[in-house]
Formats: sequence, C-alpha cells, structure tokens
Amino acid sequence: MGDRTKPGSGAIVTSASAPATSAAAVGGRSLDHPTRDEIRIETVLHALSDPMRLRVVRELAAADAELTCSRFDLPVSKSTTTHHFRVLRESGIVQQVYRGTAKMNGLRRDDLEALFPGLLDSILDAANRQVQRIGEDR
Amino acid sequence: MGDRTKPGSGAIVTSASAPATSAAAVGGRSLDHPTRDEIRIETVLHALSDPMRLRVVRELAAADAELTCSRFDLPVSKSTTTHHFRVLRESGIVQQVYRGTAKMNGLRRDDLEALFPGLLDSILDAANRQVQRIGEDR
DNA sequence: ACCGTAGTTTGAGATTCTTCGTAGTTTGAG
DNA sequence: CTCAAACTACGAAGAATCTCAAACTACGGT
Repeated sequence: MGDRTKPGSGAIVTSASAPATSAAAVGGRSLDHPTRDEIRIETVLHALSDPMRLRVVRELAAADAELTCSRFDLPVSKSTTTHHFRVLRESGIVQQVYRGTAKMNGLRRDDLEALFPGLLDSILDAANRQVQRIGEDR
Repeated sequence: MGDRTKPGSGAIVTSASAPATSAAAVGGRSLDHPTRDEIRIETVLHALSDPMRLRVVRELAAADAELTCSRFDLPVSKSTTTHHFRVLRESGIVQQVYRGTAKMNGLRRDDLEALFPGLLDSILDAANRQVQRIGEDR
C-alpha cells in the first residue's frame, strides 16, 4: 500500500526557485483523490481498521455534512490528524476540499454505495453496536 | 509482533500443572479463540484488509464448509499461511479445530452475525464485486 | 503589512506487519 | 518404532504504520 508519493507535482517544490507558478499553484492547493474505479476494498477496510479513523468516519456519518478537520477533537497531535485524514482520502472514503484556510471533509457515500452496496452502513452499524456494547470510544 | 504469546484475556491456558483432563486436552492441541464478546470490529476489519486473508475467507464462505489449511493454494510459503490463519483465528473470524494431522477451518458466522449483523456478507459481496470488476485474484 | 488560525511537511522513533527459511511437534499408517 | 504429512514455532529481514515535534505554507482579517 504505502505510496507516500506526494500529491501534485514531482516534489521538486523545494522552493529552490520558481516559488509562484508551480503546477499545483493554480487555484491553490491540490488534493488528489482516487477515482471511483480506483477504490479498493482492501484499502477501505484497512483505512477503517484504525480506531481513530473509524471514529472520524462515524462522526462524519452522524453529522451527515461536511466538517472541517478541526471540528474533530481527536486525542492525537495535529500532524497525526493530518495523517489519518490523508489515509481516509487516499482510500477513497472521504473527499476533501479547501475552503479558505479550512479543509472540508465529506464522506463519499455515492461512490462507496455504487461500488460496495451496503458496506459502509453495515460497518458503521457494527461500530455503533460495539460502542453500545463496551463503550470504548473517545 | 515480537511476542507470539497469545493476545487478549490470557487466563485460561495457565498450565500451572496442565492436567490431562483440560478442556483442550481432549483431542490434543489447544487453540485459543476469542470469545464472542472479545471480538472487535477494528480487529476484524484489519484481518480482512489483507488480500491473502480476504481470499481465504471468500473461499471459506463459498465452500460453506470446514476446510483444511492445505486446501488453500496460496502463493506464499507455508509458514506465512500459518501466520494468516492465526490472524484470522485471533480476530474471531475463523474457528480452527484439529482433526488428525489436519486443521479444519470454519467461519464463525453465528458469532459475527450476532455481533455485527450483515457485516460479513456485505464485505464478501464487496469483495466479489471487485473481483468481477477487475478480476484481481490469484 | 502583520498576526493568528488551519493545516502540511519533514524527519524521527517505536511498534507492528508480512514474509521467509529452518527446525521442531503431533498424528496416523505401515 | 519409524516415516511421511500437516502444521507450528522461532528467529530475522524489510516494509509499513502510528505517533510526535518543529518548522513551514496559505488564507483572512485588523
């Protein structure tokens, strides 16, 4: 899985020169998401197998709206939070868009439902049941 | 892992004196499985996020019967196969029992269904759809 | 222009995972 | 008892993950 290959251009954005007109510089920052047909079940399951990420997805589903990263009060540092959101985005579970300084996060329900009908809901349901059972949250 | 000693709960196989009349001693070797209420959604998802293990579970579901480890023709070594079956057992997805020199593997459908209704089926369905779509199997 | 908020990147440490080969154990058969 | 078959256990190597702190970039207001 690992694919730390940076998003936009070829990492040469080291600012040695050309600070302004970089490829990704057009509208601002670019975030690349997998297209619908690039989403893989193994990757989705892996992304959701982390407690922190599963929790984010549960909150996102409960809110049923786009939320900024900072709305989530996770017990980890900012950089770790960024990391988890990145995994969720690269797996195709969430969609991220910049709006000002904030980054909005939304579930890709349509894509997931089209590829894997019922999967997301049954995982969310399973997670909710487990929290009810043993309340291991937060 | 660095610690092959079984994970959660411990207790049981304390073997202070390991009398012959131990529950597990009946047929010979003992394999400890998590009890139903020890099964965790994160662990289940993690176990199924590996292509090899997902494949094993798919075959097991398709066969709808107990199969020996050697029935699976995985493209990995035997010790790796043992490892994957162990992960599946410790996550609570499969149940393993010795029968002669063979080890029978069966899905714990009842337990999973009781804890997470519909989860296993929707994951299997998702996996099947993906194989149909891009045939990345074997 | 300056500052604060929001998030990213880089580099690091610690842990865990996947995989393997080799050596052992257990069981059933001859 | 000895053998083959079926697994397990024990390292070990290499990759991937999770986590953090520190330094950085982007955007919006005052």
